[in-house]
Formats: sequence, structure tokens, C-alpha cells
Amino acid sequence: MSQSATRVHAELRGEILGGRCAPGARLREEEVAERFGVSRTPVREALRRLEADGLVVVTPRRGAEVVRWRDDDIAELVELRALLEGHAARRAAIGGDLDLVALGDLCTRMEAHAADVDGRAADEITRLNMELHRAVHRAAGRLLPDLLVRLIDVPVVRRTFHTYTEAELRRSFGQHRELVEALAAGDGDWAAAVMQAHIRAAGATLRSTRDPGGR
Amino acid sequence: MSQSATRVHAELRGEILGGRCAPGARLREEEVAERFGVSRTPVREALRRLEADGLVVVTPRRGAEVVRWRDDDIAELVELRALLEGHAARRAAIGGDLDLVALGDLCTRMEAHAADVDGRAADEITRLNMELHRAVHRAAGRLLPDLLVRLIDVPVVRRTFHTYTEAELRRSFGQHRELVEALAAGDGDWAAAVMQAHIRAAGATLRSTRDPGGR
DNA sequence: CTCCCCTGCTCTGTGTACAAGCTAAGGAAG
DNA sequence: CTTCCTTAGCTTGTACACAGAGCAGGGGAG
Repeated sequence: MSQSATRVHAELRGEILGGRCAPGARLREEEVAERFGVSRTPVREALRRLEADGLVVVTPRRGAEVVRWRDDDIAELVELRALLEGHAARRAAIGGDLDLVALGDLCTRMEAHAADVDGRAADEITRLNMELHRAVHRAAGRLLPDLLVRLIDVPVVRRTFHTYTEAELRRSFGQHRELVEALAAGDGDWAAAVMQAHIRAAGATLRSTRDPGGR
Repeated sequence: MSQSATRVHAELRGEILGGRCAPGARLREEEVAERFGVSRTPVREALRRLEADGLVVVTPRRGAEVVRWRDDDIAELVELRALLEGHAARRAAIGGDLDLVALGDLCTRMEAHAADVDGRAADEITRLNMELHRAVHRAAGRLLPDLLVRLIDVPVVRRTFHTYTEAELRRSFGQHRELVEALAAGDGDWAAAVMQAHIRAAGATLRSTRDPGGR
């Protein structure tokens, strides 16, 4: 949209996803405006877009505050991702036009970081992973990507790859390879199944990380 | 959020959904502002919210214009609704707490309008129908309703019940009754199947209306 | 001592003014 | 006659100012 508003939106988004903004923290317009060196107008627009992304909740006369995620929400989120991304994989395998070579390249680049998960590699893996998923979404339709925006980059996702064990990481990469293979074969059911497993496995890892003792 | 912005948003939303705004029509901020007797500020916010709803597309230096729906989009939309609403019905049947009496009451009130579809009844049926679906969505989770906002009240939906034959209308109402029965029985698969059929039947009616000769 | 009311402050909601960018139309040159 | 450049108009993007609604803190009364 605008220059400043877009920039503020992206910055705040990064801060929230990166955990640098505590859940429940209030985002006062003037404070944010001063911090970014702009007026309140673009800040207001940025906050509204964050609300549309589901990252903040804005109450009529109280302003915006960073959304709090409950455990129930996380579970529902994994469920919906599995459903929608599975559907996306099926559609992409059947009809979507996607660059299989580029997808394979993404896999290769992710696997190159398999050794050093502890360093900055996790961020890069997160980025590449998101790029791969997005490519599948785009191939699946026009409306689907916009729907998934509210689900894919939720706060917790940001930290996911940091907490992966090497075994989990290899499984994840293996599923990526299998997904590409299923897409290449044009097998919708296969692609959907792999994607569902992929998402649910990530969900399980996430759950064990946040709640080590089980439920 | 605000008073004026909320009002303008609701009004414009109604105009777009009601077909009083032609697809592709540009919505200039000052023009809208003058029409509603407010300044550009709340209008801007209303337009951004419409963008979040997927009802307008706003291009950086060109402003907002009413979204154009292609036939492909409609098909994808029905697909996604069937997927997500089916999921919602399953979740609602299994765990969600919903007022079954109230749902039955909604069915009764809809059926009362079965005779005169031609009059103002169609609008009332649309409203009641939406209320019933929303109740199921709410019972299914916290994130789901927000996702479905972008899908449920798309322009074409508005005109749906006007074009229903009496037979189609009866089938639709019958499916509502069956859905409530499945929900009462706590049978997730049953509820999901009925809902899927319900959505896809509506999609078929929609398709035959827009494209009488078939594909 | 406690509870209620009042007052002051803070923050959002809205109005308005200015600046920047895009589009299109008109004129001049090849 | 065609094409490119320039310029003018329109529309959005941003900054700033004011008004109104909550909320908190303090003071007074019971």
C-alpha cells in the first residue's frame, strides 16, 4: 500500500513473530510512531493490517495489543493447517503448474543447513521452508494463499526449527523430498497425505517442546 | 473499531454483497467520504477492512476497486467452503457446545418462508441460514470463524436463495434438519458429510444459474 | 475507615492540509 | 502522420491538530 505503513507493518510483524514483542503487550500508536519516526497515520494502517493478519487484537477505545495464544489455539491451528495445506498439496499435484526444479532446489538448500541447526541456519531454514510451502499454495489456487496467511507464520512457528532435533529435521526434509516426488507424479492423494503427516509431525514436535510432560 | 469507520465499512460491505456496486468499480476515497458525510480518514480504514475481507483490491497508488470474481474463483470458493465447513460440522458434533434447540428453531423459521421465495423472504432466509452456519462455526473453534468470513458472504451468495427452485429449497432445509440431527447424535462423520453435501449442492445450483448451458 | 464521586490525564477517533506519484492529454519534433 | 516528451490534473499517502471517551487517582462524605 503505502511506503511507511508497509514498512511499519513488516517491522512490527517481524518483532511479533520473533517473540521480541511479549504477548499481551499494548502497542500505543504514538509510541510506535515515534519509534519508527513516522506519524500516527501510517501506524494506524499498519496496526489494522496486523489485526487482519490475526497478530494483534484491537479493542474500540483501548488500542491494539499483541494476541495471546492459548494451547487450544495452537492445536486448532495445527488441525486447520493440516486440512488446508493437505488440500493445497492435492490441488497442486493434480492441476497446479509449479516449478518442480525450483522446489527440488529449495530442498537441496535446506538440507545443506542440516548440520548446523544451532547457528543462524534455523532462520534460513525457516525462510526456505516457508518459500516451499508458499509455492505449493500458489499452485493450488488464488484464494487459498490469503487464507493461509493467518495460519502459517504464527509466533510459535518462528521458533520451530530452533527446537528441532537433528532426527526431526531429517524427517522434515525427507517429507519435503517425498512431497516433491508426489507432486511430480501428479498423485493428489499421496501429496495430501505427505503434507498432512508433515504438518502433524511439526505439531507434535511443537507440543512436546512447549509441554514436555505431555498433556 | 470506530463509529464512522465501522458504519462506512458495514454500508459498503452491504452494497458490494448486494450487487449495488459493480465488480471492478473504483471506490475513490473522497467520493465515498462525501457520500457518507465523513472525512477520508474513516473511509480509508473502512476500505482496508474491506480489503481484509477480500471484497476489494487496493493497489498502492491507485486506490480500491471492487473485486472481480472469475468462474474459477467461484469453484475454488465452493471447494474451500465444503472443506472448512465440513470440518467445522465435525468438530461441532464431537466437542463443540451448541444450543440445539436454537438451531432447530432457526430451521423452523426458515421453513416458514418456504412457500413465498419470490418476495422479501429470500433475504430473511439468507440471514437465518447464515446465522445457523455461523453457530456451527463458533462451536467448532476460535480461529475457524475468522477464516470463513472471507468465504461465506461472497457476492454470489447474496443472490443464492433468490434463484432457488422450491425443490432445491426443500432439499436445503432438509439438509439443515439432518445436520442438526447429526450434531445432536454427536456423529462427526455424519455431520461433516451432510455439510459437504449441503455446500456442494448449493455450488451446483449456483453454477447452473450462472451458466445455464453447463460447462 | 471505606466507598463514591469528581477531576484530570491519556489515548484513540476524526478532520484537515500538504506533498508526492501516477495518468493522461496536448504539443512539438522527426 | 506518428511518436515522444512535457505538463497539468487528479488521487492517494502522510503529517498534524482537535475532540471525545475511558481510566486512574485523589478528595470528600457517610
